[in-house]
Amino acid sequence: MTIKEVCEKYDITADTLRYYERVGVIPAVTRTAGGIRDYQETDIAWVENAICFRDAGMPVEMLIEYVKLFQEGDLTIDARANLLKEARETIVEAKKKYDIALEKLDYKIGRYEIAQKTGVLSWDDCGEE
Amino acid sequence: MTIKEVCEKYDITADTLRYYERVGVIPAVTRTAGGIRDYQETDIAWVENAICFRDAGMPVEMLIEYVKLFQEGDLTIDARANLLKEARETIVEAKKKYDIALEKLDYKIGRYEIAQKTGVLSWDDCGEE
DNA sequence: ATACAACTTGGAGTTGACTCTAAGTCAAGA
DNA sequence: TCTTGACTTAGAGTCAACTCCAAGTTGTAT
Repeated sequence: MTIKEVCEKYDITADTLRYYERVGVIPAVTRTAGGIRDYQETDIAWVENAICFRDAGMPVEMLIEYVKLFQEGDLTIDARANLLKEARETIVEAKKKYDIALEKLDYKIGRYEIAQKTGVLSWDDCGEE
Repeated sequence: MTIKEVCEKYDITADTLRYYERVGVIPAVTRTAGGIRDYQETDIAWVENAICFRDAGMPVEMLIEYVKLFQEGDLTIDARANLLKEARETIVEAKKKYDIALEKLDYKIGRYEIAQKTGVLSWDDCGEE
């Protein structure tokens, strides 16, 4: 699979894919004899993981660390497991913050909808509006 | 309330609070005769909202837009309501991505736990490990 | 009254994560 | 073979969101 096909499949730029490889967010991608990237299933699985974890707010630095440990082999199993658990906690915490914001938003949106229906345009909302 | 007290209350730096005010993420804060910030309940409510929505990944630009509309008065009620609904959708979408990442993580963590218990250190995981 | 810490401002610098540029190489069609 | 477009690299540039700095002011404790 060419870099272009991978871009299109995951809606990501070629520059980003090259960047991920360069800094180590994914391991070195398979190349043709001429040196052109030819993504195999494994390469694509790494790309998919990288995108998934970046979308969940994991820093590039953490993905690089995971790949580094992975490449060091079986002795890093514990370190990798810990990294994943840490990542899990980070995401769970972030999700909680998203829920708090959603609650606030739903409250505000409710207020606005009443205002729009009744034509009453002022109210008190956390002492702010 | 001084800027220091607000920092401590919300675990945020004074620089960030000043930055938020400068760029318009929050409206101008109440000042003492000498020009020193003296946060009132309303100011604090705005700070709290700003932190909450930033924590949920809303861009500073969107918060600035909301404050701008708010200051323009009642004619912007519809625009503000739309902004909030758009924000809501963005957060709901982001949360979905977090859930996908969590699923992947839980799967991997499960694999690692089995590996650690059984001592079997290699396996196939999405063709990657 | 005099230190001295905490505040003020405008503006420059940093960080993370890309994104773009220049100069060159590879590969498929005429 | 030649052109044309997609690929390659190293390295510079951009953007959002802070974060820091210098120079000056305020306010409290001796």
